[in-house]
Amino acid sequence: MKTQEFAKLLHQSIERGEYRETGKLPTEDELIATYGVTRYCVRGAVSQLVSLGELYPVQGSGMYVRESKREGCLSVNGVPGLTADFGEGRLRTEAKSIELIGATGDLAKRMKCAEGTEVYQLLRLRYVDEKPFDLEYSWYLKSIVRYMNREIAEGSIYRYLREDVGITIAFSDKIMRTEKLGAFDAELLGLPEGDPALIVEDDAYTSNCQLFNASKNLYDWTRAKFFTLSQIK
Amino acid sequence: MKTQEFAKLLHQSIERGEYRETGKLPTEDELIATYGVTRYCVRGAVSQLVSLGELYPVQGSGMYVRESKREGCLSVNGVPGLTADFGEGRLRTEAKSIELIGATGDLAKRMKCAEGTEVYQLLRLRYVDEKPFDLEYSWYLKSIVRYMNREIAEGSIYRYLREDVGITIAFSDKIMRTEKLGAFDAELLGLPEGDPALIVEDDAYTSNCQLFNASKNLYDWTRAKFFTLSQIK
DNA sequence: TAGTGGTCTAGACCACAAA
DNA sequence: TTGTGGTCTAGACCACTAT
Repeated sequence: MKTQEFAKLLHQSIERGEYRETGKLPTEDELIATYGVTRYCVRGAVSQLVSLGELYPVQGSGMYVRESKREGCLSVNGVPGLTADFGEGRLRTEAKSIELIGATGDLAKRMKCAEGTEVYQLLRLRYVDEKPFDLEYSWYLKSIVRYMNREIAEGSIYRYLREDVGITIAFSDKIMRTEKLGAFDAELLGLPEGDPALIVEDDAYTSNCQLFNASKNLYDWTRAKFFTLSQIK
Repeated sequence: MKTQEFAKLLHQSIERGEYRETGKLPTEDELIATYGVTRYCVRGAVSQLVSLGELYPVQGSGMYVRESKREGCLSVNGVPGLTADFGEGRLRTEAKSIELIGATGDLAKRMKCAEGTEVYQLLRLRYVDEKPFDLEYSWYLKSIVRYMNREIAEGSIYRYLREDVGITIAFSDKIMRTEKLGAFDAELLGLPEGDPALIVEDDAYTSNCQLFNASKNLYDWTRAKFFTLSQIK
């Protein structure tokens, strides 16, 4: 875990403003000497911070600290869930409904399971600063999630899964698009019917690549924006 | 360049369906032996395909080929520009205006240049299958781009930059959000005023990290959707 | 020409999955 | 227990930047 630790260390140093004067990190060789790590470790850590948009390396010149435009944006990549973006202080979740259903048709197909497989179906309304921010339709495979109730659904489901069930999400596919809000969804979000909704459809996989969670999120278009960095090789 | 070459080779093998029977790649050691490459090379290539969503490695088990839901989606990461997503066959670009202006106020700030710096300002309407798909407001630093005319603007600007000017884009920041279409933009896109627009604001950087291109794209919300994969470490 | 990041080698050992 | 991917070492050499 040296690489992860070192990535964290670098990240914290950057956040503390340690390199603000020069705008660049020490050289690879200096980092190797200072922290007693190997080149492999430095490169792994740096490439993580690069993909988070915190650093950009210029061959022959140095590794520069970036000030990106992430403030106020949700991150498309990285750790999923609003909790990661806002923390629990500004966030409140209302579970509108929790049902255990049998997957059929499109849902079974999307979740890659047999018809009739037990699935928890949730409808949650998430508030940021006490204003509706995101309406989430979501489905969880019971065989993986085991159990679901209001208390869990109104907390951070991913934290529950990680800490109590022992599942970690490894990656997720996302599709982003726009729809017009229907009457029901608009009412819940406190927006006029026909207003835009920023839609994110998310399929989440465990580390052995089993899909365990699908969701459709409708974000308040006046407040939600997403940041992502694309690197070209 | 061994890693890049090997990534390309693997990508093509996957696309040809070479591993369809088992659904998984040969083991690392087999790849090393078969292609005479090193573990370093294999791992580099694999991690590229993983971040494109083509593969997922499971420790202790193997590297599995994924069938993802990218079809019909634009890619958020990877090579920018509609040309990469649709090819030139289905795509047509109409340059509505090309002006050389002096950057002021917000534009100068966004492009991190002095007030009055020369900037090409473009308005382009891009058609896919002869229907308006994307209205693009974009700005290019003249000091980097050198020259711009209708012919270039109606082709692939990035290809012009790469092949004729010798600039390659290294990465770009993107912000995705939604707005309601104003009358002018709606008219050009052939949509009703007040309809949603899927907005992507893009800041593109050269490999020495100079911002050279900013743009605001308004996509036809009925047709555009974006795919991205998020990996959690 | 010196400094710096990028690529690569040839291994060793660890952690997890499947049998 | 064996096979597999993950992490790591300790270097060498290359490509690009800045002077």
